[in-house]
Amino acid sequence: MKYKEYKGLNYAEIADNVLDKWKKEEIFEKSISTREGKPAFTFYEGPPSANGTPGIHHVMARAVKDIFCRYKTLKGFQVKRKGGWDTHGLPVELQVEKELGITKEDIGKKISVEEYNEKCRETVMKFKDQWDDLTEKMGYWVDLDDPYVTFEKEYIETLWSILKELYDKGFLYKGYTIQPYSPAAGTGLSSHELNQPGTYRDVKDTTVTAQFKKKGSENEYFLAWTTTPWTLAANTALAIGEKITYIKVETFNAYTFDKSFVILAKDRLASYFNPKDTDAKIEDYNAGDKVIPYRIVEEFQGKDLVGQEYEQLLPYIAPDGPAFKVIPGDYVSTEDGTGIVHISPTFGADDYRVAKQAGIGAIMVKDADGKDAPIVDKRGRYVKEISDFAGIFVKNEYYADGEAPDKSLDVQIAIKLKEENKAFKVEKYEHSYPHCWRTDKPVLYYPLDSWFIKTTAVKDELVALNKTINWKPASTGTGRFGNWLENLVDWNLSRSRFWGTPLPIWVSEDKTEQKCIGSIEELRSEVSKSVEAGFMKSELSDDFDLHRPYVDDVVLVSDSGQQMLREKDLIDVWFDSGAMPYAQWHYPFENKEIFEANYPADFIAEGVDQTRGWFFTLHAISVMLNKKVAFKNVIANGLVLDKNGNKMSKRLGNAVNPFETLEKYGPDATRWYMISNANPWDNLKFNIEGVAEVQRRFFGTLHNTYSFFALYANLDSFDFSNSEIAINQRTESDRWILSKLNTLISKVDQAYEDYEPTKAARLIQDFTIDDLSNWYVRLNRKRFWRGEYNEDKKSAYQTLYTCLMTIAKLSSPVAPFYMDNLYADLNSVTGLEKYESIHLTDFPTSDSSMIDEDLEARMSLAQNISSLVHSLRKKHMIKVRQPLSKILLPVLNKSFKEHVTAVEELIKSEVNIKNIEFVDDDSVILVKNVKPNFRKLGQEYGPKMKAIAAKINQLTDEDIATLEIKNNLELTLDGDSVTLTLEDVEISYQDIPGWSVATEGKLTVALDITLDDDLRKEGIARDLVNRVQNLRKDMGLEVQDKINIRIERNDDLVNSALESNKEYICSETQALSLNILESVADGSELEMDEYKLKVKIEA
RNA sequence: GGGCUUAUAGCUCAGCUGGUUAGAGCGCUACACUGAUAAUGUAGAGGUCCGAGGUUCGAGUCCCCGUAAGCCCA
Repeated sequence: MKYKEYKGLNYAEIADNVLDKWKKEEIFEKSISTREGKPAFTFYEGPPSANGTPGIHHVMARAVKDIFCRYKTLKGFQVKRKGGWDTHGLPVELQVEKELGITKEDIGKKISVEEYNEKCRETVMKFKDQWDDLTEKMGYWVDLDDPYVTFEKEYIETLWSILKELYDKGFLYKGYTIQPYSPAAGTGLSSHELNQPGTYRDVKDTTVTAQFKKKGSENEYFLAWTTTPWTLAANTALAIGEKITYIKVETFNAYTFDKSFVILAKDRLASYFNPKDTDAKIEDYNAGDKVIPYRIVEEFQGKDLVGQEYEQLLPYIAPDGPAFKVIPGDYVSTEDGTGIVHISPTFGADDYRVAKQAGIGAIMVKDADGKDAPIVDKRGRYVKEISDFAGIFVKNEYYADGEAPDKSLDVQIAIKLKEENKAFKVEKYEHSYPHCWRTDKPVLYYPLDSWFIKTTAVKDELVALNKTINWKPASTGTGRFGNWLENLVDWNLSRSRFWGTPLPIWVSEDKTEQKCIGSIEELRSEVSKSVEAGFMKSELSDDFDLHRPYVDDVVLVSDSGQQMLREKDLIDVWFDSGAMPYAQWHYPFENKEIFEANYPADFIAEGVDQTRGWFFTLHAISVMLNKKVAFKNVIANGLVLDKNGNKMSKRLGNAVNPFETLEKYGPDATRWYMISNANPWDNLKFNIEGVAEVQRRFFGTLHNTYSFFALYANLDSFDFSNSEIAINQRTESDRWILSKLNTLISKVDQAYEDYEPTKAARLIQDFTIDDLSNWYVRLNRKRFWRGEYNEDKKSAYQTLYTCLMTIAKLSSPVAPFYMDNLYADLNSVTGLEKYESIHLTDFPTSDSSMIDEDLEARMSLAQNISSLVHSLRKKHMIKVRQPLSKILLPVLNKSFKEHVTAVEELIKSEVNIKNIEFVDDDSVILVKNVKPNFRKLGQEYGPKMKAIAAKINQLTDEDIATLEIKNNLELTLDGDSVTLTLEDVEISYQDIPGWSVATEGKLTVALDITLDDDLRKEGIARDLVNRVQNLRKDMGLEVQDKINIRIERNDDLVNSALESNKEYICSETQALSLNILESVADGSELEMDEYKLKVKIEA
């Protein structure tokens, strides 16, 4: 049996073959079944929506997921991963609307809800095939055969059971929220409707800076600006920025000329007062003067204003709670207005939020049904309680053509405020304001009924439990997510749409009775009661669809015998996905054991954009139901941008097609690039050239190393059948690479354990390229291709085999196809392992007894010395092929000599020198250089350090000698004396006069560049070997083919070089004979540096 | 407007608890090496470490204020 040798290499083809094998041999299934009975590692799949095509960013997100599931499998866990599909919600509905060319209003009219939802059900799985294809091709292992689907009856039933549990716990309530509302159309507008082009238009409104009189003061006012004066009657608070600086200004009212003190943000002073007026004297002011003087009399921070009270501006209606206080508002700025914001909780979402946080009530009236209502009715008119303006539309645009009054409500209010000394400034102001896209009339922000989940009730638990979650990166957990939890508001669950999970709440006609249904069984029995009561004609059918419109037709009967209708709302789709830990198993109706064994999740990963989406809903539902986290570790990955850092979009044409990339570069290089290039949580600038580079550099090098191994292992029939050679029998370099390898294992293991895949990939890559390929293999080449199949050679094979095998295993989570292939290539010959796939093996364990830090230090020394010698050779244009007699190394310390001696042979062969000589410390020929040890001196002397450092740089050779011998030296500076010890300085050897010297850090190397005839001859011989090897290659000879060499006589030096190195030349070139002849007529002319040789080679 | 992230060579990224000459790979230039060869080595060019201020003997690193880009939310 031979190791497979590759001619060309097609990574995509390898992946295809491996994929076939996985399918045929059911490797994925086995990776789970062979771990039966082992501890579970639970992963939750965040369900994608298949109504769009997958992009390259999905490859990234899923690679991250896949890596840790594969890693944990190798670590002996059983990792079940159920796939899933997110199927409800607005994106699907919008797509269907677009495809059908209809709008929301047409649903139920032009098309029945039934047909519409049927269309949604089809559309949502439109690209499932492409998704499945991508999943397979990129090597993402997830169970696609039995996924959870959020529109399925069982899934919805679990959702209902959860909703009921929340309902029973009192977490579900109906309240209102401020939403964009079109009085003209009589409907709320969704955020996407507001995002349509043309919605925002510039309009000119009458704006008022109102004076809110500070409670208990004579004439002191808070100034607040509004572009919607009609909301002033609903004012219940003033918001300030806690970090903003405010001032109190003494001045006069421009309309009443009354003296007043007004409070506003310091930064806004210039907008309200003309700096030219600053010279005017308050005392000189007369009512009616054009120039109004002002004077700053006090300054304070916003936080000092919090809690101060003021008098109601327009006292038509009493507030329904505490009101008329200064409260903090996180969104208050000094961009415009006064830096004090008027708050009307019924007409602004921010207003509502900050008022609620501060415990401030609203101005409400009772409507016809006796329910709380705002001071503007649903058609946009002031209610009757606003006696002066009852029935007036708040915007002139709401009147029918020609009926609008000359003075809009805003103007009328402005006049009233001016007259009552409540307006500081009234002016027209142009700004952009949203309009209803159907009626073209301005939108109001208006309180509308919604169902809420009272997440604020469990805020403390949400915050506390979040701190137990391991977030990658941590800042997303503490910052983005943590801060947000701190400012949590209740979860608005209602959606007025058609395709989604219906809210299972039925309400009686008089609104006093409610039922929340928690299962199909319960619904069935309630329907039975309803049939009995005569509200329903028939029992619930077995194949009843829980979606609209069917569920809307279900009429129930209340305990007191009233008819009950379902609340029309659907629930937020994020509830669907957030409930997947339970609903994917149809818990609690089925699979109790499976659920319990797989909750909470050990690991989840999604894009950072899911922070307030899936991450939150998972967390919230879990905490509310079980007071537990839903996941213990989470990676929030960043975006995939194009190579210039722009967002990818199909419209701009810069989106990368994942299928083309996988096709061209194969999944392994694609995944490796994505993981190794940047941390998953940083945005990835996807550059296809980077994938090519990874392929060339990492996979190319690894493959070359394998090919090298395979070539010679095949020649020697190495199959690892001999027992493993003891570590102490192996060479220095074998032990070195194995030491490095075991260090690598533990570091990579730790990196995966810490959810740091980038770190893991980079460690593996550096080891493979630098340590294994560029050092170990390069240095040990000859052991593989020269000499008999002895213990040393076996040791080399075994060492390299172990390295390759270990790299394959360590890398397999990231590059699952290629590494499985490599595993098979290696293992099929040796048969050391019984597994069918690398993904069924165990993760390598680091053997700390193999780690020899001393050895690693020695080798590092050898590398540095070699590098310095190379640079010296370069400097003098002496090629490595030309042997040189010796190098000199100044001895740095005791262990230095031992270390170098241990790796002496390596250095000598690497840089082609005959001897290494050491120069002792006290030798006179060394020129010493001394540098301050800043770290030590800084700690010791602090501020004096600079002066001391300057002194040290001026030390003479005698001073250094004194310091070295006595280990102390007195320095005087500014009268003080300081005693230096050897620890305070770093001594290095700068130069050796008469030698060619190179220095790096403390290490210094001197190279003897004199050549004698013997060295020259050897150089010539080596040159010849090189040329002959090239000729052999040109002739297409195999490594083991024998040749005969004839050479035409040349000058004496050359002839004698050939004669004296004949044996060497022959063994290197597999030559049976080397003959120097007077003439070789048919020979080829070989150009050497100083000679030309005529040579003929015969096989 | 708020929260969070990022900013270091032409490009992609390292840079640990502050230590004085800021690194790697790719790319570019030159030279060398070559039984792994679509590799490899050495050297060179290339940096106001986004900007301003502060702390410190010393700041890419710590603090503060900005700028730009991105994401989420208003």
